[in-house]
Amino acid sequence: MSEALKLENQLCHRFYTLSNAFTRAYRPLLSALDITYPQYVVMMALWEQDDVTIAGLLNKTLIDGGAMSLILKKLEQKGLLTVKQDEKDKRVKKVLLTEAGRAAKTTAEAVPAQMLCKFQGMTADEARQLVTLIDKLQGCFQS
Amino acid sequence: MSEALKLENQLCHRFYTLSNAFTRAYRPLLSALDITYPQYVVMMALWEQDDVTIAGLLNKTLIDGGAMSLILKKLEQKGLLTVKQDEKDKRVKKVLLTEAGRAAKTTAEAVPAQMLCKFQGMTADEARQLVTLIDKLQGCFQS
DNA sequence: ATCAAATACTTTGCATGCAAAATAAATTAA
DNA sequence: TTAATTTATTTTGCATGCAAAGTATTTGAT
Repeated sequence: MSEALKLENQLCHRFYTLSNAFTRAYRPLLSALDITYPQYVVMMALWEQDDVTIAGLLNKTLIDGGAMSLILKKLEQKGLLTVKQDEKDKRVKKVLLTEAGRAAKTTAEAVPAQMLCKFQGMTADEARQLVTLIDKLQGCFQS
Repeated sequence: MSEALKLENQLCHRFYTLSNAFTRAYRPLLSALDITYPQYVVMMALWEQDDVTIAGLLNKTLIDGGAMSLILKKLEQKGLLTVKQDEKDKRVKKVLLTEAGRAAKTTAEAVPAQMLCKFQGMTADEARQLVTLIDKLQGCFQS
């Protein structure tokens, strides 16, 4: 049969599989924070830069807009952030970390190291190469 | 701030982002077949090997079991496959392509080439390296 | 100044993904 | 043989992801 349709030849399926594997792998590591992986992504973005617009968060995280609305509500319910309307432009909302949200960062500091433990099979150099190649692939989608 | 929690340093976020990008990119290419990306994955598996158990499909595609139940129902509704109970072991179900399901493969043959068009930015060698590194990473999750 | 077009978000409907519980049937143990 | 366990698949409840429609505001053009 033609090779082009074989599942094992699909780059897409590798990304599909690994993306899901990451989500599953993060779950136990994030249970202490009581957040999901996409929620963790939003928190990482906010720990880097607070007081940003929702559009800014969408740009940085590349999370779906509809999903972001729900995620922000969940994180607000959990008391990790607040959302306030912008004074000048009432269409805009700004997202701010609460004290608990900032404090959660300390707990989160342990997460990356725990995840890295799983990757003993790869050298740091291989990981760098992988990142470089993925970023190149990413570039293909923007153009 | 510490680098470990920066979003741009997360391998997971690259997989998350690219996996979603693939799904979006496939949608227009799959519209002729009127199936979603996960459904396409199941069809690719079946075009390789027909008359397999659901467990076999789960192993090959790594799709979630609960999702697979729904996907198979959808594909059955679309007339692309049928599901029959095994004679010997009534717990087991076998999935079979219909005539339409086999015929759909011809339409699908055009899909991989169309997707590859988007990756002109990468050389074939870079793509091979990427696959090798991803498979190495994949190995980290199994152990 | 007023109406159309653009912006920033939210909501909706559908399709998964995940974990855990539920079913049904076959196998094993006592 | 009967009960406990394992296996194959489905169902359930929750959390996104995607596309498209809907809202509220603001900006722009006439």
